[in-house]
Amino acid sequence: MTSVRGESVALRRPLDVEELGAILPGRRFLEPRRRGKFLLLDTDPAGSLLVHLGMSGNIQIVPAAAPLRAHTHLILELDDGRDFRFVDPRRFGMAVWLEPGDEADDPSLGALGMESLDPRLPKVLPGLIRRRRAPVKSLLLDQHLVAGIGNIYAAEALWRAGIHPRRTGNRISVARLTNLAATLQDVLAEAIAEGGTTLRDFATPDGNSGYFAVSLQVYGRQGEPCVRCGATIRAETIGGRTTAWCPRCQR
DNA sequence: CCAGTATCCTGCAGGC
DNA sequence: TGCCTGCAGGATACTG
Repeated sequence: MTSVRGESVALRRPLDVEELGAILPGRRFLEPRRRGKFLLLDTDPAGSLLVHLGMSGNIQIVPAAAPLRAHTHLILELDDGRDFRFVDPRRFGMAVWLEPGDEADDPSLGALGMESLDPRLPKVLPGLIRRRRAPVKSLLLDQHLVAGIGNIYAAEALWRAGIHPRRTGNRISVARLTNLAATLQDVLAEAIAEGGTTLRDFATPDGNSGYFAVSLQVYGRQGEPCVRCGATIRAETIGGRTTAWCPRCQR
């Protein structure tokens, strides 16, 4: 890429456009990697742009002449005439530079748990959850235990596994937790295949809503009938996050 | 160490 | 119609 523009702004971690402008020009982007909800954009010479999209963040690869969207914080001009643009209205995201070797002890990456799609998860999850006394819903969202699960998919997986979100980790059998892990991986795989979930108030760059609402069985369905048993879906705050569940078929 | 809460931010929905 | 309030999400600082 050739040059960097933008405005240093307070994101989850400070965006330093000046630093990126001194480092990135002349580098080539390689295959991107993912770790939990973090994106690692590796470059040559070695180093990585660590990106998190928060909840409203968005990466656009568009012709340089494309109209600028509001809250575009960072623009990287690519060699092919297109822009890489990082847009994040709510500023819960980040884009920071990592030197080679900084990855292991980076404050964001260093303590992340096992990948949510790791095939070993069903074996490992019971050991992680059963020693804890917090609600299982909160534990699923803890990125230090398992990396990559968000609020929507935690609710969906618990519904599908028939586990009450307030049930504490130490009161769930190994068998049920093994099943929860496998179920969670099914939910994630299906969501990825459908293009993910976009919140009501945000659309994908190509104009599609990307909204996965059709496939959501409990999230956002409070007051509506459970599609499995017909009981009315409830919602309450658990660990600071709105959580929907079926009071009849989740125990 | 662990559990629980507050905080950052903007856009939208709902109430009046 | 238009203002105002509350809520949503993820990571992390902070409190007990």
